Amino acid sequence: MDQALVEEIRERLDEFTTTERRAAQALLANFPLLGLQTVAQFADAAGVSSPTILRFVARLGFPGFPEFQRRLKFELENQLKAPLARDLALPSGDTGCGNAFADKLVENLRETFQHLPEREIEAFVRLLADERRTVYLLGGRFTDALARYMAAHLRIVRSGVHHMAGQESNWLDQLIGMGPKDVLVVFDIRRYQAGIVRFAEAAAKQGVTVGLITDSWMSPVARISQHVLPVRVAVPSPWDSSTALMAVAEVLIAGVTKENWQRSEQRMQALEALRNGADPVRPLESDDGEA
Amino acid sequence: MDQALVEEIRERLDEFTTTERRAAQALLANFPLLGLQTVAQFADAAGVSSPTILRFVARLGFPGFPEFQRRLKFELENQLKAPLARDLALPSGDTGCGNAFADKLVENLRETFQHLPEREIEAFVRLLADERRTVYLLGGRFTDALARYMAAHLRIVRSGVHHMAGQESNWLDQLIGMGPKDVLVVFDIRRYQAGIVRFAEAAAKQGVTVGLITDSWMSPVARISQHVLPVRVAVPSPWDSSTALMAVAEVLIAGVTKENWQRSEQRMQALEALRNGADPVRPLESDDGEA
DNA sequence: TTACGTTTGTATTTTTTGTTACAGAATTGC
DNA sequence: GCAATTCTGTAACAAAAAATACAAACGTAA
Repeated sequence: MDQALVEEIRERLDEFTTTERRAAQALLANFPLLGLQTVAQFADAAGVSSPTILRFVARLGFPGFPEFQRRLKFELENQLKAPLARDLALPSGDTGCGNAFADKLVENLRETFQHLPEREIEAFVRLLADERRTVYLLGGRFTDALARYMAAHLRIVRSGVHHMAGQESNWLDQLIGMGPKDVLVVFDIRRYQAGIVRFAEAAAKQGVTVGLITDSWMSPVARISQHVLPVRVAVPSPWDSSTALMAVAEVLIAGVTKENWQRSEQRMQALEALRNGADPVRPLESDDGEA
Repeated sequence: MDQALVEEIRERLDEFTTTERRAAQALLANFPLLGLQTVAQFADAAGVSSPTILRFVARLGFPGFPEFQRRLKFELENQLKAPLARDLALPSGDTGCGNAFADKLVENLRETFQHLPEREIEAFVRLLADERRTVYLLGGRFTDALARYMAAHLRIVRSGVHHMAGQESNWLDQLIGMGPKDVLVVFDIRRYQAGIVRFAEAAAKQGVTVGLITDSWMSPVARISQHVLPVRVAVPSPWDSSTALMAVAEVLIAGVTKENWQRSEQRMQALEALRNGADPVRPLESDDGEA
């Protein structure tokens, strides 16, 4: 038994009669769940009659519909691999969640969005969605991960996205090419890093539009930024929290994706195709390399 | 409708009667496929009678078994759909980066912590705080940024922290040295990456303790993990959200920092001194290279 | 156009499945 | 230790789903 009913169906598509093919395509469009419904529901969704479904299944070589479903479940099982939770014996215990830290995170998030000027977000999104501009992303010691994360997403929905990684000296190489048409997105929270500030100022001097995501105390980069999104970062811990930063980054990503959904969808599909065609495993763009 | 029947069942485990609990455990052990079989098969697999299954389902609040199955299928559907296929039903009109999205982020965060077994977090923290163990962090296409972020912090408060970056083939070099004394922290959300799963399994085979941070549908890595922290990731966007993942990562970081505050403080001071003495600007550990 | 084979849907039958009633077993409280 | 309550499985019942028979529709070739 080879593991791929989908493929078999797709391959044998022209063996079927006209209506049977309708059934097949409906199934492929919603695989495998449509096949796990009842015959009647399947038939209804495909716009054919029940017997057609049965004949379709029979032609695939199954003695009956239940056998067909058994096969679907079998394949699903392999795909999902049951999550064996060995600790479910643990009775729920105290609901806890009284975790002060967690509470603070939630509050930060709420506060952040409450005070975030919607207009600023929209403008920021439009800026990032404009494909005529090249986008550069820069983060600090800890926020570098966020710049990286945002770059990974933006790169999917648009071209011309660069994450500035590694040593400060390497950034300078990119600075040369930057101009008024470009955008620099900076993540910078306390303690503000001198190198970041320096770089942002240099970029601004070249006419680059700067967008800043920072904490409520505002990185000095704000002085030369066209767009500033202040975010709550304080938590009961020696560290500052990046959770709200991540949230804001995701709002921006979602915004850009939607701002030009046509383009986003096309690119996503193309990438998906590439991924499937080329190496199903894990290309993991090694990121930085785009220098 | 909150997206997590599994969680609800796990939480309400002690509301059930003895045999009903047997049914629940069987279902959790083989979720969600066992629930898609017939009542009789379900009952048989759980070693109870059919009516017990029906009573179990009824206690969960479903009017009948078919309705229960419909819910399972619904959740499965969301889990299986590629980002593109997921409905974009952004509440009409507004920017798409507006409040619906933000609200969902806040809700996700709250829900995540509500369902996170405090005990699991504590155990996870103790594991990570144990300096005799070497800690390896691994993430997927987007979650790599989180692994990186967590590594950057952990590295400050303890030694022996490795972030597995770049190509999958490079990870294997590290696999050689890993053993029962070590910990592998995996970030993996849908769509789960085959490479990650493979690596985690290989590590587990060598006796490595695996801790997993995943979405509520559970990466297959869960099967071989000692600690699993499920997190809410669904948002009204073609992407999944990493905000709650970031939050959980920060809870862990804060926990480890506090677990051995003496050591953490010392190391932080020492690092500060180094930073000031050597290069006040920005060393930005180029991360990966620590091998 | 007509005749024949194929394809398709309606209506019916048969089988399976979910559901419920009830009585025996286990547990709890007094 | 006994009674009341709760829990659990057997068995009968009702609902549904799958399978089938058959006739109408369609297409094709003479």
